[in-house]
This record gives sequence, structure tokens and C-alpha cells, in this order.
Amino acid sequence: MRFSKMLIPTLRQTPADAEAISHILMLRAGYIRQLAAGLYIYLPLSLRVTRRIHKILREEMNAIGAQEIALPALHPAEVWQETGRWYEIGDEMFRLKDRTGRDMCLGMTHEEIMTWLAVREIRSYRDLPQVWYQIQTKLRDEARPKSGLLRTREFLMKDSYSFDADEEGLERNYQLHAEAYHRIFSRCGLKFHMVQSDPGMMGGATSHEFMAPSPAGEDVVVLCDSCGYAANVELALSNPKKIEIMDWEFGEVHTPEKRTVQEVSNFLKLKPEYFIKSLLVISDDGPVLALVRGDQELHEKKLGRIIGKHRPALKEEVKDILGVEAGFIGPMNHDIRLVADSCLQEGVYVSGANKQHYHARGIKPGRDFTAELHDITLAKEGDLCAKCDSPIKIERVIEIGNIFKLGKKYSVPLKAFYLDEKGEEKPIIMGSYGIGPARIASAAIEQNNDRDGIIWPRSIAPFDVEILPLNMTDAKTLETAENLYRDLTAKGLDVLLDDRDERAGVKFKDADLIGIPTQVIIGEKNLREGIVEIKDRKTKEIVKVKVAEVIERMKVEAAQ
RNA sequence: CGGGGCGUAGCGCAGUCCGGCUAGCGCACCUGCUUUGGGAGCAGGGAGUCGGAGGUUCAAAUCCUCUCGCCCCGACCA
Repeated sequence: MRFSKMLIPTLRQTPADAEAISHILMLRAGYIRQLAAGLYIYLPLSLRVTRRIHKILREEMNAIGAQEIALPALHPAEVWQETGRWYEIGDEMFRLKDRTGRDMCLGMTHEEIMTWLAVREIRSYRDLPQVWYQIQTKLRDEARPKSGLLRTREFLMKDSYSFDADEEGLERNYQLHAEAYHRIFSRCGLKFHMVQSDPGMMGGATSHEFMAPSPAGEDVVVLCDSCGYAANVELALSNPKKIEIMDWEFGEVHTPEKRTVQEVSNFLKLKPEYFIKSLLVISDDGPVLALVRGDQELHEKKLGRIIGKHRPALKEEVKDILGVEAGFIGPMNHDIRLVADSCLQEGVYVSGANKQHYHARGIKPGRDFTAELHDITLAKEGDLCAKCDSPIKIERVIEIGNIFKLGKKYSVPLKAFYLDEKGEEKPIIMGSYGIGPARIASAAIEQNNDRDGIIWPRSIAPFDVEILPLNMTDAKTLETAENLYRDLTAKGLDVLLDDRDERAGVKFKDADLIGIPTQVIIGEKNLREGIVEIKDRKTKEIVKVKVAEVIERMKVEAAQ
């Protein structure tokens, strides 16, 4: 492909409303343009990247026996009503009516439609297992699209669905997908982790996410280097670091106007981990006092799994229910439900004295108060692994794929049944598995860039090589460029020839920005000795080779 | 949906507080000459509903009201 014939609108300046590195670089390097919030136009370069990612996806999906099909993006409401999601999902679903007034929606995922198909086409255990996948547009009216292609309202997803006769079959397909996903992300040149995740509204018992480490990510995971424990903080278990058990006698301390743990900690010159934070929340079953150690954060979702839906209490409610202002609550002498983080099982602490301007020191769990013990804190750096007690790491990540065991969640309401060997009717056991190609591309840029631009992993780069003839008025340069272009293309490489009549500096800058892994630089002086340069975008290493040796050299590079 | 920021030429911005001549600057674009290994120089040129609507005023990019859009933080994220 010739640069002059391709729409590659590079930008010298950074567009004002981009913040994430991948977003900035995709705009600057001429890969994408924004149509509206969360809606992007894919220009030729990004389409090439997308196609390469799709090719890898298809190869690996086909390799585990999955069959590609294509479902509509526009769905009738009825199917979604049958599973209840039409009602459960809020504004995130694009809804519309057709000309006859029939309710329709734009597909945000395809469990319903895939199951609809299974209902009709799978009758017997002999038809099972099946794995169907598609690479299809999803539409979600995101509350907050952000970071370029990382969170958009319209995006492609490779989604596959497995249909099995029993849990063992599902387990097999789940494992096959996990392995395929490992191969896919490795082939795409990404650093990633597979972590336990919260199945959330997808339903089902087990799910994992594939996470690419990046500061631009929206998720946070907990990792243990020594035992391999890896989980999304949404559900990650951990133990706060151990603290010394103090031998304080119980007693009240005057702490005028000192309300927060930080204030009291400074005032008493005691580290926050010797405090108990008491937080009042209102659940559907009444008020609950949640207790966490002073250096820990309450994890709303974990608490929610124990006490159900809840909200923080208002200031007045705290006074009404506990009889004291919020800054001076302690765990003692209350007749409401108490839920404490497990680490508070032992130790001696400071907390509010349930008395204005007073705190109490020497509080002993079990003696001074009794609470249900659960892990209700947010895992943080420095905590100890719940499995092996080694220090854990916290990492910010981009979710690039997920796998769910759905079980019967969709097959039962949609009546996707099959007849087993005994002629008994049974629900099909399902799984669903997604990968976002745009997130792969974004994560690849987030993980591979420098001040000059993108550094694509070879496997998903828009081109394998870019040829830079520096002086377009020199006949020898032109001839060499054309020959190399023809020969490299004939060898099956994707080659971009920068045939623009631009100055050398412009070509260098654009080449580095665009990020094609290998550059072949044809300069007039070198050419007089029959030499061109091969530059590695990543290492910036330049090797001078005879023109005739370029092809051989490129084959070696491409194989790496 | 809550909080914050921004909307002026294709891009990046100044001007807005304190209303006043023909709305500026850099880059990009077009023409010509020179230049040619890391975003060239000189000369000339084209390009604007100042996001939109209404209002105040002799006069509005600037003040007031409403509204639309985009970004960031949070909530949400099937």
C-alpha cells in the first residue's frame, strides 16, 4: 500500500479532549476519528489492526471447535422479556420501536438470541455439545464513555456461547476457552492476567476476566506472586497486615472536635491500624453498623453480599439511631446488627466512645462488643494473601476478555431443552465468552509506546514493514523503493511505502508515530554504496544491509 | 445521574472578568521561489453562523436566561 493513496491523517498537535495514551496516539497517528461521545470512525490503519486481531480470534476459536455464525444487532423485545433482562436493564439498553409499534432493542450482548437459536436447533443429546461464536457489533448506552476505544457505546465483540448436556461438558468448554484466550492474548503481544471475577448480573457461579495491566484501566486486581492467587478487587479476599496487640486498659480519652480516624490518629499519635472505624448503613432490614480497621476501606459490594442492599446513613439518622454524632461512634453497647471485618477478631483498639468529643481506648472485640465476622474490606497493597499469607500486589488493568459459566440461567426461561439418552427433557448447560478487539488494540498501545508514538506488536501491526524513500526526486532511491516494495509484497509481507513527496523529517516522525515495527530507510548516500537501513521501531536499532539482503533479513525479523 | 472543566478557522489556543473600530496568533491548507537524513525558509493567499436560541444594550465572542455538545472525577457498567 502506498502512503499517498491511503487516508492517514496524522496530527502534529495532541487533540484537546484526549487523555488516555492510546486515545491520543490513535488520534494523532490517524487511526480513528470521533463522531460523538463513545462513537468512533475506524480509519484504514485501525481497520487493518482490527482485521489482524479478528484473524487471530477466528483461528483460535475455530481451533477449539467453535463455529462462526452471525446474529442480528437489532432484536425484538420479546426474547429479552422472557429472560427478564428487558426489565432488569435500565438506560444502558438502546430501545426503539419499529413502524408497527413493536418494541425492539439494540443488542448489548447476545445470550438471548444465541439461546433462541439453540431452542430451535438443539433437540437431542446427540446435538451436543455446540460452540457458536460471532464477531458482532454491540450497542450500549454507556453512562460515561471514556478513554477513546476503551469504553465506547458501539463496539465489536467476539462472543461465543457453549451448549452442553451437563456441568462436565461446560467445564470442558470453559477450560478450552480459557486456554484459547491465553493463546489469543499472547499472540496479540499483550501482558495479561486471568483473574477470578464477579459474575454480576450475567448470572452463574464462576467467571474469570482477562486483564491487561495499564494505568489507563478501569479495573483493579489483586495478585499474589507466591501462590498465584489472582482476583478482581470486586471480590478479592485478603488479610490486612498483622498488628501488635496493645495492653491498654479500657478507658475514655478526651478528643475534642477530632472526628475522622486521621484526626484522632494524629491527635493521639497512634497509627490508624489501631482504630476501629464504625460506619452506619441502612439496609432493607434496618440499620447495620459496619466495623473496619482504621487503615482499611469498607468494600460496599462485599458488605452487600452479607446484608443485601444498603446505603450510608444520613447524619441525622446516625444521631437518631446511635444517639451520638458520626465522628464519635464506637462498636460498644448497641442493639443493632454489627458486621466487623475478620481482622478485628483479635487486637485491642481505639474507637468512638459513643459520647460527644470522646474516644475509647482499650476496646477488645468479644469482650466490649460482639459482631459477625466477614471479609468486608477492600484489598490493598500491603495486605496479605488470603490463601498463602504472602504480601499481595495491586494492579490497575484493562478488561480485555471474560468467560462465564452461565449454567441454566438462559436455557430455562427460554426453554432450551434437550432429550437425554433416557428420553428425559433437560435444560442445556451454557457458557458465554467475550473478547473486545478494540480493547486489545488499545491495551497493546497502552503497553507499547514511547514519546515518539505507537510500537505495535508484530502480530497486530497494520503493516509489517514501512519503506521510507527519503528523497523522492532521486531516481535511484525511487527505483530501489519500488523494487523492495514489490519484492517484499511478493514474499507475503504487508508493506507500506511512504511515497509522499515529503521531507525526511516528516517521514521519520510519521513512521514512528504510526508504529509499524520495521522501517526500511532508503537514503541517497547509503544507496551509493548499495546499502539501505533497517530500523527496529521498538529498540531503535539500525542495521545497514545490502539492498539484495533486505528480503532475507526481513524474513528473520518477521519470524521473531 | 452528582461534581468540575471546556466550546472562537481543519488542529492547538488568545481575546470573555471590565461590552466598543475590520475577531487575532501558531500549525495545517493553496500559489510561487529556495530547500531536502528527524515535523524547512521567505513572499503571497483562502478559510469563522465566536456551539445554538432568546434577552439586555446605541453596540454582545464578551452581560443575563435557557439549551445542546465534548472532556475529566464519582455513581453505574449485563
